[in-house]
Amino acid sequence: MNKFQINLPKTAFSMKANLPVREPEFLKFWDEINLYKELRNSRKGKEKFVLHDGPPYANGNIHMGTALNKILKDIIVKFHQMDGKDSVYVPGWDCHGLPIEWKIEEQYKKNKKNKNEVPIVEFRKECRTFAEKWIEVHKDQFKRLGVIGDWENYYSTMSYDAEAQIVRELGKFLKEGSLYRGFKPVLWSTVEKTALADAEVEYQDHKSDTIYVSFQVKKTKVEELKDSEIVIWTTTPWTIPANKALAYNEGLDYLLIKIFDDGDFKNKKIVIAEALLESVKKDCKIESHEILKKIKGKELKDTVCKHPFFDLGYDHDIPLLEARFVTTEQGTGIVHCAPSHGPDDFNLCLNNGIKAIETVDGDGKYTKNVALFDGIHIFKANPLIIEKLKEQKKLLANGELIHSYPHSWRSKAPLVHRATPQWFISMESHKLRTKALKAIDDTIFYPSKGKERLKSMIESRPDWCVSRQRVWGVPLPIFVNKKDGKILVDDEVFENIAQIYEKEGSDCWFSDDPQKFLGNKYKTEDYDKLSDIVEVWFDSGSTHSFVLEKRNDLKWPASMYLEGSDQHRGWFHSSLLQSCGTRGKAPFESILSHGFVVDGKGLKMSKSLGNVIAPEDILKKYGADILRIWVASSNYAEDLRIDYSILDQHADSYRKIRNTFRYLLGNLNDKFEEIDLENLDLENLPELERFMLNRVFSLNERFTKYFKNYDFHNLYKELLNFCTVDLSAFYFDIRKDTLYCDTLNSDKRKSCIIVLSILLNSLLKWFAPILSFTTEEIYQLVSKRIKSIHLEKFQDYPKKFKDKELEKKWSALIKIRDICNISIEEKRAGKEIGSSLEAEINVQLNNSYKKIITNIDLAELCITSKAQITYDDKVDIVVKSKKALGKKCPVCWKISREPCIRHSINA
RNA sequence: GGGCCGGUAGCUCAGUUGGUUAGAGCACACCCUUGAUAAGGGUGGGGUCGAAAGUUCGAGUCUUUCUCGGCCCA
Repeated sequence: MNKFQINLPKTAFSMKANLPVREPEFLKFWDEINLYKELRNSRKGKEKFVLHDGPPYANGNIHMGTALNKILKDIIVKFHQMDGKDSVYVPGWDCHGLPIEWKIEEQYKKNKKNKNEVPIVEFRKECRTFAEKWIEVHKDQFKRLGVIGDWENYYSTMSYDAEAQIVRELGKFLKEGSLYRGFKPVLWSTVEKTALADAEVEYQDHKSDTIYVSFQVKKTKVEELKDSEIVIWTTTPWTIPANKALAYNEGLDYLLIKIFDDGDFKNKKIVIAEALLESVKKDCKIESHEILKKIKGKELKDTVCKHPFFDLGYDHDIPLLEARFVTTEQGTGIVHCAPSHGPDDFNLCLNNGIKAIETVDGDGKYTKNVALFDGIHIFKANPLIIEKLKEQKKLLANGELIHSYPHSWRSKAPLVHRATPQWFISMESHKLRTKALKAIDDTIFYPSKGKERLKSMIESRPDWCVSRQRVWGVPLPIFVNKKDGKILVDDEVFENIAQIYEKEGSDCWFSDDPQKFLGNKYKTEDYDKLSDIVEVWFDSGSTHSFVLEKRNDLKWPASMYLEGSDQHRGWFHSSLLQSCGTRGKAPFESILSHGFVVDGKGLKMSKSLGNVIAPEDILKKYGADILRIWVASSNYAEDLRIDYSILDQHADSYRKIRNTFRYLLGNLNDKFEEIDLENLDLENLPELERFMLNRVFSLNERFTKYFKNYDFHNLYKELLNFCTVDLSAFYFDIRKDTLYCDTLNSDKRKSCIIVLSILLNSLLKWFAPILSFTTEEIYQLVSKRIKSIHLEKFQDYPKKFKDKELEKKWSALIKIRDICNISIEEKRAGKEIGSSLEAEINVQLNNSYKKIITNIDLAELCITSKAQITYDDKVDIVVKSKKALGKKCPVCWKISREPCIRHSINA
């Protein structure tokens, strides 16, 4: 046709990503080059960024929440690595605890094996094997997400090292004296005969007996209250024998009323909260009464009552105590307190010098401490108590109530609060609370609202109960002297135990001669060895001690802890307390918390709703990079919505990004050369190229700002918008003419190629932490510089790229271009023209634009064949378009009356 | 039930100390292109800012109540 050759894009980078198939190939590649080791070597001696992994529980397949958590961690770790730091990530697992015990017990049940006949050590070995199995499963699932870490040298809370260090950590609390033994109501299952952790409790509807009980006033400062009765309401009649106090709220108003109805309370005076008068009247069928007096809550101070069973031997004083937790939601506005059977009761009584005692044994039977009812099971006691109350004329009314009540998540049996001997870490004795609050102040929270959340929890939490009557965990290293009941506190013993565990694990605590742990200094026969284990939050709260401190590749404190927002009460919380107790400081410099994964409508994912999406489904359908985009583009400060339509949308964005790369690669013919930005001569570049470099520079500034704030959804949006708005619809579209139709040695084309190279390099690095697989695919195609994109560093852009004047000028030019497009669109809609190259534009501009337009080719900018500019101060910008006249150049498709300047044979 | 957090176009998100007609990208519709082609370009429609009341000359933004959702606790 003619001698002019057109330079069409050519690349091996396919448009179709096929991520589900291709991604595993890169996993293999990273494995082959030992990417993790390379990463470490590449940043030897550099400042460390340590994101300390919160250990997931080694049980069951991962879900969306876990995937979100790991991807977010990986994105952050990769950002810091590319920022030049030695960004180390050591994954870990939480292994001890009840859920695994249950799994093993379930297997026993299936095989008709009795747990009690299996030696503890054997049972524990099975738990260990179970956890090991799931660690391996998790590992593969996490790796598949593109998460890079030290998978070979992961940590676990059941490793011998960990178990040994946990003993040492407990030893510190023992030595300090902040670990003490007390009686305390804990949630207890009389079926499983064990205390339950909060996480092991589920709330279900339960039918309870309700009673209105009167307590006769024994002593009071209010004259009218003498010989009156204070009335309480409770849903646990069986706790009445354990009653030690009554609680009122000084902010409430109370009424003294006289009852005239026939019955046990005829002509008696009772006290209830004013706000609850109507409901009490209704429940107790009070038809005839008189209000004698209104009493301020404050006036109830120093009132003392008699127990309803006073005449039957319950002759202790029942003081009225002020408590904020008393409300007018239900009942009478006075609350019955049994310190052995409720946490609020316990704390209130404790503050007033009333101790909890053991009133109910592990089976649920009253102990000898309970007169009249000794040996009776509490679940059978309600009718007896009610009968006795009637007998004593202390029962106003009784009924039934269906309400939300704690149950064991395994046996589904209702739970009770029961005072049991437990081991506690005091929040006050050694100022743990104060230290922890100070440590929170020294920590940076992302988002900042996390700070208040953690703070308010620490402010109000009770002492930390660290003992559990279970099997699968680290044994509490405690010996109690048989004679004086004193706890054995001796560093040598703790260290001895720790060293034994380091060699053989903690199983031996249950099987071997206690003398082995006591050493030569003490005699077995003088001591009782505890068989409690440490609650698992202490395990995971101690990870900083056996991971961060023990490994040379890490640092203490960690740069960041990152978990779901529920961990304010979990791992953030326990780590903070553990570390403040043993080291006086938090084990983290910053905390990032993310919301929960919910469905497209914002509802919690649940099997019954059928809205559960598993990571595996997404990986199969879309691939990990799409999931990673979902993570990066979502605002983790709130809950994160996901469904297939949302993923489809991100898959579309991915395609846009992928095609942006494809355009770059195609025009570079997969030949990438690193441009020396410092020595790049900007003066010789066309203005459009300089404008684009300016854009790159300012985008990078925003990119850095967003990254430093872990503001990924805005960062991703910027990058995506850059691809669509600045590149695809603007720069790429305009420069197609130059790239395709100019000769290979044209200066303009060469300039464009330089900018394309810079763009490719920039985009690869900007996107690498998010699109870990796709950027590697491209990197392997074009660069042989180093082994992996993830070993690269973010680009520094020279200040000279920044050009405010140019930015201002081209913003105005883009405004003109937009108006040109509207004008062209009119002609297109009128079927006068098709492509913009068929148009000729006539642009009327205010003289004020003269300065910016002089050296600008508006036809090139608007991709038309011709542009004419006139000036008129009566207008701002007015554009008229018409069909361009002349012949279409077969090469560049521009229409002109004259032969094409570039592509006529004579040119 | 209590505490905390949140509700801005179909979707993901912006929206400064209250101040013009509430923005962006995607999706959608229509058109163009067929030399980024299971791509690309252009134009356009779309929001009683969860609801109501209040403060104010003026409220997406401040206050209260309600509602829906999430987390934690009971």
